[in-house]
Amino acid sequence: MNKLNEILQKKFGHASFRDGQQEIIEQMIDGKDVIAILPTGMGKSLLYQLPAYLMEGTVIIVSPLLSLMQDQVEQLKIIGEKRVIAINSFLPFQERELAIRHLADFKFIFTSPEMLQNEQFNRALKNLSIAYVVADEAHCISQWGFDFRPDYLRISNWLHSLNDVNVLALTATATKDVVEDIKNTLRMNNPFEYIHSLDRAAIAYEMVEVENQQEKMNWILGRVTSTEGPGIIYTQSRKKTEVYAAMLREQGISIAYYHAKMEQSDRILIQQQFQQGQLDWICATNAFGMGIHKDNIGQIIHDHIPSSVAGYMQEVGRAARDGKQAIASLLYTSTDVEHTFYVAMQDFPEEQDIHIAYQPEYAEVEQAETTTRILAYWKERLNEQETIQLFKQIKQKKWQDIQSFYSMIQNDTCIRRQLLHYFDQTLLEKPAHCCSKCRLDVTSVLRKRKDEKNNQDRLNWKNRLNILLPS
DNA sequence: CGGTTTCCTAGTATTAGGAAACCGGTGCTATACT
Repeated sequence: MNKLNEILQKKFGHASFRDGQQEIIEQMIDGKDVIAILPTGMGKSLLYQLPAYLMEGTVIIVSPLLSLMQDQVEQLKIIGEKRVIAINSFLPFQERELAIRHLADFKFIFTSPEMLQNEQFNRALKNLSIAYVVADEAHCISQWGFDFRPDYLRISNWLHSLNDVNVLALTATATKDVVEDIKNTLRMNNPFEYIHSLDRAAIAYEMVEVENQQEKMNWILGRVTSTEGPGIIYTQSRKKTEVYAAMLREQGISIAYYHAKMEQSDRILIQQQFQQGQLDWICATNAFGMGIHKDNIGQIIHDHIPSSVAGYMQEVGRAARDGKQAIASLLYTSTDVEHTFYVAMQDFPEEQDIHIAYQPEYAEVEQAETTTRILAYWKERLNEQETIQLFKQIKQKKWQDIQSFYSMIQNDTCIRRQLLHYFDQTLLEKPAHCCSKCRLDVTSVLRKRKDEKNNQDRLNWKNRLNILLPS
């Protein structure tokens, strides 16, 4: 038995590798940069965890969310790894100081892109032997770096200051453009690319045009009260998550709402309840979903045009991880495109904001916090005209992203085929239940889903009874 | 930009109709204050 398989079995308790895992790990051990695009639930964490045990030094994992870091720290502790820590604002100040003074004691350090800019932390990192750096959910670099969280772009200089250690980028969805952004920002040198098919054959796509907002509400009411969960309803405003949830709760549905303006502790609680099956439905903004562990999600409902095909893929990709029949439904009206664009643009720096940012008395001007931070980043790198040009381009691209989703649902081509095409992938085999462009029989999809779920429930009960009453 | 809600007015019945106001996603960290 080779070394990799031995560690896989002894340390991680798996009999064999899944698609691509061994290849990727071997490349990393050989000292190559790797970019791996594979669906959630395909064993991404193993890719950065396993090679750590065959290499000298510490692994630094850059992660977008505090909750994700917490979660992954716990996962490692479960398999008996004690040399693991998340260095972020959640860690009490004195503990952080202590940890930074003893970085070499850790095998895995999780942190945020923002924290990488912390001087004290950086000084300590420069004296640390680093095995490799991992960018988890690497599409965030492209999705957030330019106009939301500039520290994602600062990773570039940070890596340079570490003499360009090896990098592993992990994500579930990335278009060619996003891959380019990732490679550039992470200064990847001729990386090994592993790209798994993004198609989930078990998801049927249903696109429904309606007349107005009221119809969306009625549709959701009808669907959720007459079919099986668990499911996620994605909407575009925080208020609406609460309104829908209240409406469905009144009908006896087990549902909670979720959005970014909630207390962090409530968010964690709701996510856990959903994962453990105590809640059937979540009604959420796009704040919900990253890092969720649940393989039996059967329905994803959108009540709007999403702001990009990539974003939509991430959201529907949370369904059918168990391979059982699922359905993704999207409700839209002809005016949704403008609305989505407006929502995407509301904190976006306009020409006037940029102009102001370049004035000497800028310090006294009040701007949205995000705008100030973003412009501070670009001000260090570009002149006024260049920044204005850049943001025109970004705005243009955001408009195109929304448009490409809208044109996808308006033409006659298969949705599944188009979704994959957007990621430069081709559809190999079309499932029986495909999409509304392929004569989708929604009733039989829902029936199949119900049957599969009932079978599963029966099985679960049987297993439980067997444990309680061994024969 | 578009929808929904609130407000105003006319003019007397309590309400119709239209204008105006309001509202709309994503997260980190540092710091001050409870």
